[in-house]
Amino acid sequence: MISEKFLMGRGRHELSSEEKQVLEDGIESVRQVPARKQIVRAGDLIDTSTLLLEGFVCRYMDDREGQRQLVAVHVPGDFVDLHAFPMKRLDHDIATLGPVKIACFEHRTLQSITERYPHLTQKLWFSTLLDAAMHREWIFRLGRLGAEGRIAHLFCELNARLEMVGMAADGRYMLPMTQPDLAEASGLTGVHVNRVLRALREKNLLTFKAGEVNILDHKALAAVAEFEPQYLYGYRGD
Amino acid sequence: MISEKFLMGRGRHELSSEEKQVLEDGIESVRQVPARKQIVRAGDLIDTSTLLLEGFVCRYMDDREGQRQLVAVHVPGDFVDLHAFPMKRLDHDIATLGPVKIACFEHRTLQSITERYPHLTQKLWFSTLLDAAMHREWIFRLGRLGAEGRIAHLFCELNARLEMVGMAADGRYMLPMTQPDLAEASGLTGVHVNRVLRALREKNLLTFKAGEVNILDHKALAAVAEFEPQYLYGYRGD
DNA sequence: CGAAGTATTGACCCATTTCAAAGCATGTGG
DNA sequence: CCACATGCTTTGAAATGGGTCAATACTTCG
Repeated sequence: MISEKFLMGRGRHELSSEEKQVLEDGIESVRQVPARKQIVRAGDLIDTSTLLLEGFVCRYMDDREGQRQLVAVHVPGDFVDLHAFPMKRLDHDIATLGPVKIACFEHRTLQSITERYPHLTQKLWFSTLLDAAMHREWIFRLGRLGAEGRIAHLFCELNARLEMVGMAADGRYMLPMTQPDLAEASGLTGVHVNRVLRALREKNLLTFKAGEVNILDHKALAAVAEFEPQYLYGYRGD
Repeated sequence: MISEKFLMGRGRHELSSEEKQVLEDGIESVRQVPARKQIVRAGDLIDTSTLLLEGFVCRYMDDREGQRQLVAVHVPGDFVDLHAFPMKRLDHDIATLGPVKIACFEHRTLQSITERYPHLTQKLWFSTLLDAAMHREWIFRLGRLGAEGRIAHLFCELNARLEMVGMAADGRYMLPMTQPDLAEASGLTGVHVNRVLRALREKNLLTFKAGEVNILDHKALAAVAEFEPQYLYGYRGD
């Protein structure tokens, strides 16, 4: 089954096997996309939403000088732009980080699902609300934390989410992001991210090398990050 | 009709008169709440969602030292915590800014609405997605703009949203927020907000005095803010 | 091997914070 | 109606976190 991870990182609401089947049948196509490719452009009319099967994608907005601000990072199981279904066009771009495999759903398929399965609809709605909750946490992260906290928080969040889909264990996971990427996700410069990573390394909290994250002291890292995972609804880690 | 502003700031989807009636009938009670009162506490189980009829409320999260970060400001017509319906508990607090009038909807009422009116459900879903779009814009605001841009952006956004519900005209509107409140919404200190407001005043872009905002040069202000209102879906101002 | 992206480091600069103090409203209880 | 408390606004001076600029290494890959 293609959809083993469907919404798996999406907390409280497990899908019933009927619901999984409905979604599985709704897949219009499965595609591979190489790394660093734009998938959706802000403002375009869209009639398809994509579920991420393998790999990582990000959503971002550009400032006037073309500098990116990431607004979300997605992991396998996430319905990346389900919100395009009610919204029809997006206010941001979407691009792959590493190479990915995605499943495409046409909006008319989703339309008929929402008309026939209100219970599943509510789970889909919930999934988009979880994205909003993560957005809020990012607002907090950028508004109230210093550079170390911001980076630490990002790594804590990804650790939690990847654990939920079985892609992280013991604080170790692969993440195809560069230091400038981390900067774009954290409202910092690449140079400063480098210094922050060194500081975290020297405190024996975490290493990040060649796309591999290794959290050495989760408790201390979470303290620096003021990380409290309730906002992920359903994550059961410490 | 109590609900004249229902989702009015919520863009593209005008409600049909039948839908307005369904919502109107769903109101369980209407309450007045004084200024600076907490309405919802993070983590509590909720069985009611509130629609804002008059006044302003904010949503926020506390950091470890109890400092607030606002994650949203709501204006009349907004369904403040509709997301509590699918989510059941919230990851943030909600409080009034000035005195407000709110309408309460029990979740079992909303449940039956979603089962009977898929089309209306989609509009409600859309409304929560608009909040997410505003969250994303705030992430951008905090991550990529300096202090002047952040404050300018906030005033531009509120101007646009209040215009949509007929509460702003010619760049003038009332806003029951203090300078420390603006700081909490912008990831700044109160002291610095004061200096930024002076700078904006001295550039003849905007005045803010005694809760009254007066945008003097909207175009220049929007430039400072890098404000592009597409993310509000349906705002037709410049 | 060379090219291009990525990581690292140093020195200097500036935006914003922090700390401190004073001035203004506003409201409350005596 | 005054006295005092409380919270908001304003300003100054000093400290600092993070940015900018610039140069050098390290990878990876064609």
